[in-house]
Amino acid sequence: MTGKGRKPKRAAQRTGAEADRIARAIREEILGGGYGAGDVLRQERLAEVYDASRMPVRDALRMLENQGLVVVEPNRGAVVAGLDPQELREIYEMRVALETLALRLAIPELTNRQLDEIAAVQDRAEAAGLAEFGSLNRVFHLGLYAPSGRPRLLAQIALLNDIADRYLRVTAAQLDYAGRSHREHRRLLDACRRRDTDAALACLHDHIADAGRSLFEVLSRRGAL
Amino acid sequence: MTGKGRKPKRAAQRTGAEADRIARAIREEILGGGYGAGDVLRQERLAEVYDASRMPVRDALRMLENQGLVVVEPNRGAVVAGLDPQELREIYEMRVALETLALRLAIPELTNRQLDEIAAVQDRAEAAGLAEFGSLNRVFHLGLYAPSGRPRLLAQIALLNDIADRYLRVTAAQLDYAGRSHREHRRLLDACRRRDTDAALACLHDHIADAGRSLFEVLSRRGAL
DNA sequence: ATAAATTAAATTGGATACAATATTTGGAGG
DNA sequence: CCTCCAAATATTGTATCCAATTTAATTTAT
Repeated sequence: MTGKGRKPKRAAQRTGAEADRIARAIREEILGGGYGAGDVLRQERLAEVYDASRMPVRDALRMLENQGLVVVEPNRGAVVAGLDPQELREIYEMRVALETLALRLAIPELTNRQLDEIAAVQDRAEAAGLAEFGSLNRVFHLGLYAPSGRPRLLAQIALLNDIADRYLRVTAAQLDYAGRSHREHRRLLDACRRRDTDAALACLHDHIADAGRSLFEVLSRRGAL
Repeated sequence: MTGKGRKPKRAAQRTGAEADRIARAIREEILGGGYGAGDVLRQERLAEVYDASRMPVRDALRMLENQGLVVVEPNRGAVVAGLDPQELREIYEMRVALETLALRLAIPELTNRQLDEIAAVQDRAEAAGLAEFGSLNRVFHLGLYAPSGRPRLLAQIALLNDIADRYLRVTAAQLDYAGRSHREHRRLLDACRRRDTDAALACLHDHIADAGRSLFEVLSRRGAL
């Protein structure tokens, strides 16, 4: 008898969240730079690192694939998705199209109370450091669009924002960008308060498109990856 | 003794394609009406029906979830997504935004040769029956946008088209719609040939938005589900 | 000596059995 | 009739094994 020595793994296993937990952890590693673009993610290793079996690991990888963070090739495994300037441009083009749509639908539903809450978020964003810039920026934008009552549209926008945030982090271009972004957010809020849809849409369009262009240039100069 | 009688399953098992095969099969069932909205899809049963184990079934369900055909709730399993008029409206709003973007980017790159090929697809669409309407319609639209060179945008548009097609099938409203759709496709092609971007975008906008409105009305009258 | 072919190792894909947990269901009792 | 508890049902996770494919290493042939 070989015995095999099966270890009992973890004691408590809160079911229904394993894949989610693993996906979240890997996701943080990728966004934080722990896993770099092109790194291969091996199922066995991930299972060991995150103290789980291969099944939830595979679920997690499939989730991350759908978020565009990893690419799973049949019989070849999962690799961290590369950062391609072309894709970045595409992301920002789609953001312009979808976020202006969301804002257009949201403005008629926006209450002054909601605008005050979003303004408060913007206050915090301007006071906070760069570490929180990404997440507060996300809250600002999604808060503006939420009254549109379009869950699928909002989910897609959130996804694109997350991907864009990854590009933002690697370029570390937030420094030069934060000041202008804050000014544009203020102008956007003003237009929304006046219920000036055209001005708000134009402002949002330029806000996203300009950011995309700046990032595209930085990333193109720096070479891919 | 119980013996268990393990059956040898299938002989050939071309790995890496099981999940895809199962997802495709379930997908056809859902689109064809075999599985109705709200039906619960049990892993064990699916594994038995499609002669596979739970692992590829789970992968398949995850794929279908990302295509919006099923909803996977933690610890509750997967259910076929319902058909909600609100969601349909959202789908068409997103289609307008993304497809006009794609066409705008594609028109400068469109060659006459490509336009001829797309016109040939339209010829076949008008000659073919309603059974092929959905797929040829899809080829027409995606063919127009392909020269944009935006893979992620095209993938998203393809996804939205597939979902829209599901709504089209259940309403069976293609009959009244086919004639007008063909006329609008012709007008759209003419505008593209003239390289009249504004006219083409306006035409495409109305083409999609009107179709969405018609479908929305039919589906709203007929009640949800 | 180098290129092609073959073999070997590593890794994913899939199957099966078992354990643990969450949800649902059907009574028993108030 | 409602509430609470327990059994049944189903999902989720673990462990292990096998098959198939890819990647490398080694051998063979030119």
